[in-house]
Amino acid sequence: MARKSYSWGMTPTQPPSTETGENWLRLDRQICFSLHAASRAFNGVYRVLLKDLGLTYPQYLVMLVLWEHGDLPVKKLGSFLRLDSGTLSPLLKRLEAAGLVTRERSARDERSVEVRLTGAGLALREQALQVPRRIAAATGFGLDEIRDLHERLDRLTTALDAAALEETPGCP
Amino acid sequence: MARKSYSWGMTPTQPPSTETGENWLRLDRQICFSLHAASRAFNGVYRVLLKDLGLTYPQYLVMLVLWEHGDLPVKKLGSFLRLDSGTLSPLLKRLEAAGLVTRERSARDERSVEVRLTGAGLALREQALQVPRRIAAATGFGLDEIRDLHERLDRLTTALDAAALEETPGCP
DNA sequence: CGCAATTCAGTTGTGCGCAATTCAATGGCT
DNA sequence: AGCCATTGAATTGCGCACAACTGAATTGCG
Repeated sequence: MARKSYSWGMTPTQPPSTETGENWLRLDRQICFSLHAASRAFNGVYRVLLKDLGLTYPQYLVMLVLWEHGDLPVKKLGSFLRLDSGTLSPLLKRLEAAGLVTRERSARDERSVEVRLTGAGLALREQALQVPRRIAAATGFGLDEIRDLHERLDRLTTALDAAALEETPGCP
Repeated sequence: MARKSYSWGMTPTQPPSTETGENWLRLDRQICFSLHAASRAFNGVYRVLLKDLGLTYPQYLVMLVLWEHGDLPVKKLGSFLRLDSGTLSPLLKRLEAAGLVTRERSARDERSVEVRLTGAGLALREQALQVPRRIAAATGFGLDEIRDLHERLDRLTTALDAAALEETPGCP
């Protein structure tokens, strides 16, 4: 009962559609939306786990890079994370306000700003060490399955980045 | 040359670490970061393709749901997309300003707001029909591979959502 | 050497996502 | 009928992502 609005289910004015049809819109929604939803779900779990560390998820990513590669200029940091200064500048300011990093203009190149871990920033790594295990547990995936998913996602990202470049109106 | 900052690569003060060790932080970064990056890459491609339609990616998702299910109250719309009114209210206002939808309080339940497609909103579907094909092409993935990825992501999302509930400090 | 193009951070503006709050309408319970 | 808990939308506040722009420092080229 209550049969509301069948806006396009099987409109008689259109043939069942060959290729560019209804089912495509459905399929499409599934791919992009799944990824979107999974990303947000991941974010939600991280939000809970990182609350103790006083970090947001993107801040956690920045700390991961710093822990792994040591002090870095903002530019390098951004290239690791695929983020630009518009995102990083305010984020790093907040990390600085939290006492986890310092920002200092490089002496050799005054354009560049060096991001350095403070003692507190380095110490925080100890607490972060148990996060990955809890995340892995939350996914319910095995290690090999995670690895497989990771490989697919990276391939997807590479393909999408390449396509975005080609698709851009003014592209070289 | 220029061997900078090896903050924790193999610090001699720590044993090679058994389980809760360095490699975990690396692995972890790969899972979550891959997903994060893939999501943003997808977003970038959609941004380009949807510019012609005058839609952002989340707005496109809303339109997809409306095209598929017809007019809906905000609440239902949100349950399809896993979004709350805090996100949807301003988004729908923008869609309304663009002339694609109308918002009207329900007569039967004054708390509820019904979102309806306008003629322009319905007409936009014709232009949207070619988006999925171009997206699928951009991924470089085959249909079955897409389907497989979709299944994994949905499973992941379900697991993460469940874990987030359990993990929450005050959980029933 | 000196001027122009490039590089790097930062700022501004827009939009999404989510938590927390507010407010009105509704429904259940006595 | 009257009261209270619940529901639905909206608003506020914060943080992230990205485009566009600013401004300073550096590089390169004639």
